[in-house]
Amino acid sequence: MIKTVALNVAPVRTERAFQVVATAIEGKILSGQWPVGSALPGEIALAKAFGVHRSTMREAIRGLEQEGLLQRPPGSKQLLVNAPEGSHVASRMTAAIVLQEATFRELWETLLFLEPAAAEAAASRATDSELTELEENLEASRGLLGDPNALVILDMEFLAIIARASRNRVLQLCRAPIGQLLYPAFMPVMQRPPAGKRLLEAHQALLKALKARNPDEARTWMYRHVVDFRHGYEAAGLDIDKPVGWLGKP
Amino acid sequence: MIKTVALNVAPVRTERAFQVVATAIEGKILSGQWPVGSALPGEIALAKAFGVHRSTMREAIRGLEQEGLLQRPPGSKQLLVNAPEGSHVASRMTAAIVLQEATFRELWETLLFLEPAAAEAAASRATDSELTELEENLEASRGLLGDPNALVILDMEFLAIIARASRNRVLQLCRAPIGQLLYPAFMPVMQRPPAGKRLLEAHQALLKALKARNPDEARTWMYRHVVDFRHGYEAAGLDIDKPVGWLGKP
DNA sequence: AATCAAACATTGTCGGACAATACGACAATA
DNA sequence: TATTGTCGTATTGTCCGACAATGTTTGATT
Repeated sequence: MIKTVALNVAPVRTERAFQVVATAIEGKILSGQWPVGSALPGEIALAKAFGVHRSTMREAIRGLEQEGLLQRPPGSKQLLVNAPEGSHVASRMTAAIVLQEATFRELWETLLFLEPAAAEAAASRATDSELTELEENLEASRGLLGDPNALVILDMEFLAIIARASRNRVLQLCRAPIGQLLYPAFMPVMQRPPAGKRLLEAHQALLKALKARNPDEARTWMYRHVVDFRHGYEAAGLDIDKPVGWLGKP
Repeated sequence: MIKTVALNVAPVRTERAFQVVATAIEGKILSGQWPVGSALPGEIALAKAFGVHRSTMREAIRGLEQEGLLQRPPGSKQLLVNAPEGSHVASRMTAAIVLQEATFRELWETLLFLEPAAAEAAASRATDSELTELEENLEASRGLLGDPNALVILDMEFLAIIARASRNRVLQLCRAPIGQLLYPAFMPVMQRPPAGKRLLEAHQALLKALKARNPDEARTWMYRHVVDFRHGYEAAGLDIDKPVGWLGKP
């Protein structure tokens, strides 16, 4: 009896032209051959160079634009090579978190380690101008103790400044989308009077630790602050194991 | 003297048709009106529904496809609503990290907090099958102590399993791209004989802690493991403050 | 009923067209 | 000289239509 071969073949995957073009451009950018900030020729020239139709080239460009690798300055036609920043990563991560129906607990747990890390690093690296920013933020919070929504916004800002002061862009990249999703959920928590006061205390202590360049204390206070979030959340009768929803324009 | 007015105006922003369509679809998906897994009508039908030309619709679709919100099963034409996963987020984050010229230190610092967090969570949540996977991985590492490249791959896998066992999808989302960028850089480190042995010890201890359901010990060992990475890196004479490069297909 | 082939539908790509608009140059004016 | 007005050009956004390649469905056949 003749045996048929065991065909160890992967399904053929013909790549689409627009995809080939897109990955080619992506490679040029990531490898540094097309440096960030430089401009690309017009669509017709690009299409001709890659040997495809302009429509096809446009489809490729759309993908890269969405990716954040290409960008047109507002009100301009010029296509520039761009280094994607937090907001780009955040939008995609937000989608992933929402659609995977991640819970508040998952967000919170992650933040529980990221934020203290940021605070610790910020303690030794924050610039004077950043400390001033924090000071101003704290001042604003004091004045708006009665306005829960404003407090949450200010808190998000406060933590974002600390993250920036950590001089760690990766850390920022990670925590930005999480914070953006998580913190708005604390609006209802802030309605309860003691919450605002505790928030203010934490900010105060944090700033003091940062000014004193004390990493340990900064980390500890940040940890407490994040833990407090959860306590407040539960005290407000909210379920931390419910999936986080989408707060877009309805 | 006549004062010129302070022009508090935002630059006009006329939204492109394809963008309007894209955000509309994104909203439908994120709000759950178009549930994950459902299929979209054909391009012509979509275009007609939105009142645009098919080319325009295709540009919108490209963006969403890149975003990971839409996807065609390989070898199919059908467009399905998709929940973007780690790989989608990772690709964008990778681009951001590389182009912002983040340093190894930034990657490492972030991981220094994320991995222990994952280990701690995994200690109480890992399933038996995951522990078995780790066991198998450890076994494989033992057998390949002489092959540095294989060891690094196995280590990435080991840590990925632990992250999965943390049952925290946000944590996974964050650490995946970082690990993917960072760990390959340790190939040269593994060339030095003691590195493999230390790696093995750490894995062994980690697995033991996970099996014992001891979160503290798991976290501690993971912390040590990550710290070790850096020591090895420096011992190999590599500069931790150099920006991370891109290791794509050249 | 299962198999295979033809008809159909959809996608990927292309060629071209046209209005809207950003850009650059040049003249007019203060 | 510096600003403003004007205009022609280049490029983009969108549209129309077409066609080959390829999934998908249907219908005939065994």
